[in-house]
Amino acid sequence: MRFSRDGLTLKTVDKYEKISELARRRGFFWPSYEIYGGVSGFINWGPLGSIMKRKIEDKFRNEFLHKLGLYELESPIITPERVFIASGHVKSFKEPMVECTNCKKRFRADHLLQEYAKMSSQETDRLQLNEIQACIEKNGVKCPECGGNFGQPEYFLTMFKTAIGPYSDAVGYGRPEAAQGIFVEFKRLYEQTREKLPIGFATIGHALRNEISPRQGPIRLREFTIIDLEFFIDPEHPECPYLENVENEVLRLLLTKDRVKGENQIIEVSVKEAVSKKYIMTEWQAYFMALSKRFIIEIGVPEDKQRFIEKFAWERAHYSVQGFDQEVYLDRWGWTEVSGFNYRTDYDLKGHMQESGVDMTVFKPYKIKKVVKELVVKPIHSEMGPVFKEETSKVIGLLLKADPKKLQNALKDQGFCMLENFKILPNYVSFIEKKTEESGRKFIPHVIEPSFGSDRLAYVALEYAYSERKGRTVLNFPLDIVPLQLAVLPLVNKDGLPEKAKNLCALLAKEGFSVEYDNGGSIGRRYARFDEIGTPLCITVDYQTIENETVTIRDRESWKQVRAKIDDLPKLLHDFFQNKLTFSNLGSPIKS
RNA sequence: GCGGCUGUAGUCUAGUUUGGUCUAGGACGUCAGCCUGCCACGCUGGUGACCCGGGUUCAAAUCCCGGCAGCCGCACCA
Repeated sequence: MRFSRDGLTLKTVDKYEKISELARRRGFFWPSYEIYGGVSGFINWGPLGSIMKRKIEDKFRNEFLHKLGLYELESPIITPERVFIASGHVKSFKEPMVECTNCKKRFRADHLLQEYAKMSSQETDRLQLNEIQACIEKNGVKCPECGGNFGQPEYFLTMFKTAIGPYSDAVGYGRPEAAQGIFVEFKRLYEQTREKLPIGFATIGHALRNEISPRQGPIRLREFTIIDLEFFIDPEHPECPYLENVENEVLRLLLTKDRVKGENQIIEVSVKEAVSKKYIMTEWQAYFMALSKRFIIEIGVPEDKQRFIEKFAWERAHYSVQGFDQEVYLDRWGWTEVSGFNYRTDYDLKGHMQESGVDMTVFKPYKIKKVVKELVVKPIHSEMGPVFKEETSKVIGLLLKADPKKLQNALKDQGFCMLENFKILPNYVSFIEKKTEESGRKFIPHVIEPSFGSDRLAYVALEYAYSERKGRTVLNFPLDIVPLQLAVLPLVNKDGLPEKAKNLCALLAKEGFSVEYDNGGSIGRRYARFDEIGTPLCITVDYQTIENETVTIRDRESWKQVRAKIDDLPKLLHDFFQNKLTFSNLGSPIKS
């Protein structure tokens, strides 16, 4: 707590404030373009932050791509308009807004019509701006705040628009999600990866959303790193063979059936149960949610600070038929979305198929060729000709279009059948069982999409690593996301200790560790500095090093020290960072 | 976008009410050096700021207007 400038209000210094101060000072993240006054919604990830963020992204690559044999695609940010016409974004990624001419409050026009004119969202979605205005006037919708009249409705498009090349009619947009890059290239990717299903492709890259009012630091940005994983399945075989690996993992769910009753009761169910009770529609979606829970635990968030919230239809994106947001509890903002899991069905591939005319179906051969028995109508021309004369060919056309089964039944049951005005008698037709062979089937794969906000993950990792001890800040990052692994410090700046330490530093760098040498200030000050950026181990070269080639290793978490031989360091440290050894196994304890 | 509050070195802040030794003070940090045999010790020195642009005035950190940014509320958030 501290007093604000006016001296009257007590201002709480929350974790976000402490973290942003640290992040700016030490180089994790800070607002962009500050020397020109700053622009909200844009941040930089600095020397330490960019490493940490990249390590989180690498962790995603390990957990979701390498272990499952999935692939990555890097695609452009600037996207031609037709892609977002096909994907529905040009139509849906904007909101009609109206402003009250009296009190200046702004509202979503479609929400007003749904509430006060009792229109459905399907109806309001189809309306043009002038039709919206007409509907508002016809239904006498007034400002719910002050009863005032509304001005002209206007669209706010949340995609950044640009012109591609010098011709302004070549409209392009900054992508608001990376997913479309994958859908557009699906056919080629599918072939390149040898036509397997299920298969998944991920893109880790920047996305742009022109947010109306982004005011939450790294949590809501106009330009941010998105991690989109598009996982393609055969809708007729939606089962996930790995489900048993996670079936006992407990998920904390907040379901729409409870939310609709106004209850915020989180239910804890195993993955197995969530699937069998149909809380989660598809097995793969449940599987990814379980993986993601573990992933978020491993970047430092305990499971009771996580939950999955099922989204209502009106909260979901236009392409989603079931969606869960994974939320993490943050000190300032409460439950905050870090990832989303959407069942996108064949919505996107179908859209691109229609817009581009390119076939996006996949062909799956049957194990055994399928013999399809089909009942076929064979008109008997010689019987029909004399009866229908010049209309014979028309009647034959009708017969071929009719359902053979129904026709056969009708003829059998009532002895005749009417097709338009023509009376068909049993002797006009014969029925045969035709056998055709099908070697496989064509279909559009369905998509399960886990999607993460990389910037949010990095912020979340910072917040959960943050701790204070004896008035100092310590970032207790998990070992695999630390920006700096090791520091090598001479105990004092004389008697050859700095030289010895520099050599050791070079040796460890050669071994592949990220390591820094520091001789500034007292040893205690240096330990504090490295605690503050989350460096797990400090290696100190002291007088005993000169005597017997041993060094002390000091632990960020416990502030304890052990002593180990320099020769053993590479192996010990590799094992430590791979979580094969704990700190106390690194050497013999030093009493302090 | 709207309304309220706010904007001084990397951070926290003094100064703003009442314009004038403010050449903007301090603390922490940081850098150089000394010191230092293990947890932000001490000493010397350096570094570094009035958010941006206009206006009023002999004179603006201070008063006025606009912009930008931050916080809170409303709205928005696929």
